[in-house]
Amino acid sequence: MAVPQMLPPEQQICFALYSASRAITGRYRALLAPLGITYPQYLAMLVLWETGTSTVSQLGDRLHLDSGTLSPLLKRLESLGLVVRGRSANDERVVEIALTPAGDAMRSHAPQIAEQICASTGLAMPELIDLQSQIAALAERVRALT
Amino acid sequence: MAVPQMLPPEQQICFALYSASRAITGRYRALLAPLGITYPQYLAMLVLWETGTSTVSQLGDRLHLDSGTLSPLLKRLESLGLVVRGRSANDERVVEIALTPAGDAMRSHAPQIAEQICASTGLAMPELIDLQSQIAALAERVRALT
DNA sequence: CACAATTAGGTTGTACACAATCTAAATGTG
DNA sequence: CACATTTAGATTGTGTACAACCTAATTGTG
Repeated sequence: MAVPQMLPPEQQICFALYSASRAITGRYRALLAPLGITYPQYLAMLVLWETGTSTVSQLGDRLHLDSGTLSPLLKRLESLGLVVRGRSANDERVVEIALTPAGDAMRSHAPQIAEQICASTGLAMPELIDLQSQIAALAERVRALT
Repeated sequence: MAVPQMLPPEQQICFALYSASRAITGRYRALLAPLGITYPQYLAMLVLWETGTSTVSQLGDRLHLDSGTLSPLLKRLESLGLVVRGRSANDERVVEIALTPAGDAMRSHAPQIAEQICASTGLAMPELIDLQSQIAALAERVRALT
């Protein structure tokens, strides 16, 4: 039972996603507290650790977030001294985000955080990979509808 | 690949959950707009449609939300005329939430909403049920750690 | 019964999310 | 080149989430 009629929230997949997402974010809260950043901020850092630099809209494409969310978030990362923001020389509309040395240095904490999160799911690697791809595919299908 | 080292967000299960949850909530936004309520408000209504009446903390236990989230949310449902709030006679600390006739009547929209959401996942019932239970179990294990 | 401890909700402050709107800077067309 | 259109970000307003704190009501213990 996970469908039509009227099911209690506990048996609906949307509530499972909503509630699992909040539970994991809570886990990150504890792990990221020493770094002084939040989970969405950490996601932005993950992209920057991979790309070195990124525009606001490239970040938005990766994380599926709009400027209304990213602008203030990136300002906070800037005030923490982890990134710098600057208008592109080619196109004054574009804002480039780049890592500071402090932001780059924070990268070294990532592996242990990922490891702890994986451990807290209680799943072994193969199951984790399988579940990740099923959920990512679902998200992709739902997003495709808009 | 869905784990330690430093993976891009797209390959991490936490980002899949976070992003799938937001995608589905966006879907609900469109479906619930005619009713004038949000997805978290709809979750509270689902519980009330099942139980008829509930205290704030019972609702919190079901949805894993605290009073800091529920108090303003329930006030909005009250100002929409969907529920009424009142202190319990037995224990003045307890606030009972009950459906109004309008709130009860809204129940009839639930089945089609659930059906549309299920359809938008692109999954058939068996897969949906299977995925739901895997994600719910994961959330339970993560919550058990606190 | 007195009183410390607990419990139920509410409030405050911070940080997302996202719709809607705004501004400035490109871009495209005649 | 002039000008309507598009595009990139920022801003505003509403609604979650959640930590931290507050108050009032109840409970447990001596």
